Amino acid sequence: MTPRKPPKAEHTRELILTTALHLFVAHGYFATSVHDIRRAADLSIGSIYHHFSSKEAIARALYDELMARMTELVASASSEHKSSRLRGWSVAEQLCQAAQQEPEKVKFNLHARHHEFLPEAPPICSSRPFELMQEIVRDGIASGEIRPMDPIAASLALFGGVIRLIQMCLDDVLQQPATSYLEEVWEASWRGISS
Amino acid sequence: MTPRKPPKAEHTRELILTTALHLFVAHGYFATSVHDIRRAADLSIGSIYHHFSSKEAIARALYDELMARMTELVASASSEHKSSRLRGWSVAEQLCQAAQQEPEKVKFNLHARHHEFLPEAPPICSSRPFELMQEIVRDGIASGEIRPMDPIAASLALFGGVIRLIQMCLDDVLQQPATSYLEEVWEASWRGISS
DNA sequence: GTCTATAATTTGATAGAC
DNA sequence: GTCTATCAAATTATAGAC
Repeated sequence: MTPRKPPKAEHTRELILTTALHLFVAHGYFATSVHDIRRAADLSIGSIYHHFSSKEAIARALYDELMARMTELVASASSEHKSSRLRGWSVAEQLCQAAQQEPEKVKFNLHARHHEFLPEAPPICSSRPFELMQEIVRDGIASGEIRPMDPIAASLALFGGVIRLIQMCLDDVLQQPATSYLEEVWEASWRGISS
Repeated sequence: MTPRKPPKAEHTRELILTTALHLFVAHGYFATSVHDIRRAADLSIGSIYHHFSSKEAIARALYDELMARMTELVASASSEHKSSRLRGWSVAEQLCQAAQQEPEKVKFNLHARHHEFLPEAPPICSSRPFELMQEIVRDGIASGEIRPMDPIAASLALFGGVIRLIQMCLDDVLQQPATSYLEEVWEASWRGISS
């Protein structure tokens, strides 16, 4: 029976998160003060602290939301197919598209050194999305689709290039959009570990 | 005719750099205050500001020194051989060893978001070491050792897994030391792009 | 829920004795 | 070259009116 929050409040909350994400990604968490967020969002300090108990709480809300989003993206891409090859490709494709369409959100997930400002955050490599990638590779080895080898080594060889591609895309050091390199990187990576 | 600096002063300078590196890597640049460095190095504020004009200058000295070191490492490894395969392997091996033997120095190079505190620093992907890796791949394509493909895609596929391996090693999320995965990752990556 | 005013710390950096 | 004492500015966060 909890009534919906009034739209205004929800809007303010979203505005704070969007603005903070923008500034955190552009200048980093520590170089962004609460007053910077206040100014950019055209709000008051009081309003911000009404919605979030601290600057760290803003970062934590972003972290939780964006990590959940990325986890779901990877999980749903992976579950669309049965073979490891197609599952892996689907994950690579979705991540690459996300990096192009919502670069700031992916940047916050992939680039930020979360543990520097969120002590409880695990290193990104041990987060769910990366566990899922390892699972795909493990299944592929078990089914014989991927040659017998250390699953960690196989996972690095298969997804390492794609992740580097996304990182470079997010750093704006590529001439072409990331998707235009993706197929070639993926094919080479897959060739390297397939039976 | 410039006389050598007295050893005491040189020692203090090194002490500041070593301590700062340790703290920067452990807690990040912004979470480390000059007073933290002072305390950990058992020096005075005055002594630190005698050797460096600002906190940023300490970070810049570290950046310049460590990036030069990494550049030399990659360049010398690359120049030891003629074939792209051996040059690439040598680079991968040296980087991996460095990550295990001097993790803090490599962490500062690879993990830190330099442009957040050193405005003039270029993104890591466009630094010399990464340019050299691309050069190795380009030469390999030209000589026919590597199949004809986009050199950027080839470079990502070849070194992406190794770099991810080093990143994971630095995050302490591997059971085994990095070198024990290296050969398998490298062989798979090379197989993917070799003619 | 949103605002302004302000408190309490911490920060990077300087001055000047020794 | 190293030290202590200190400053000015910025930061996170709170109080209390509306």
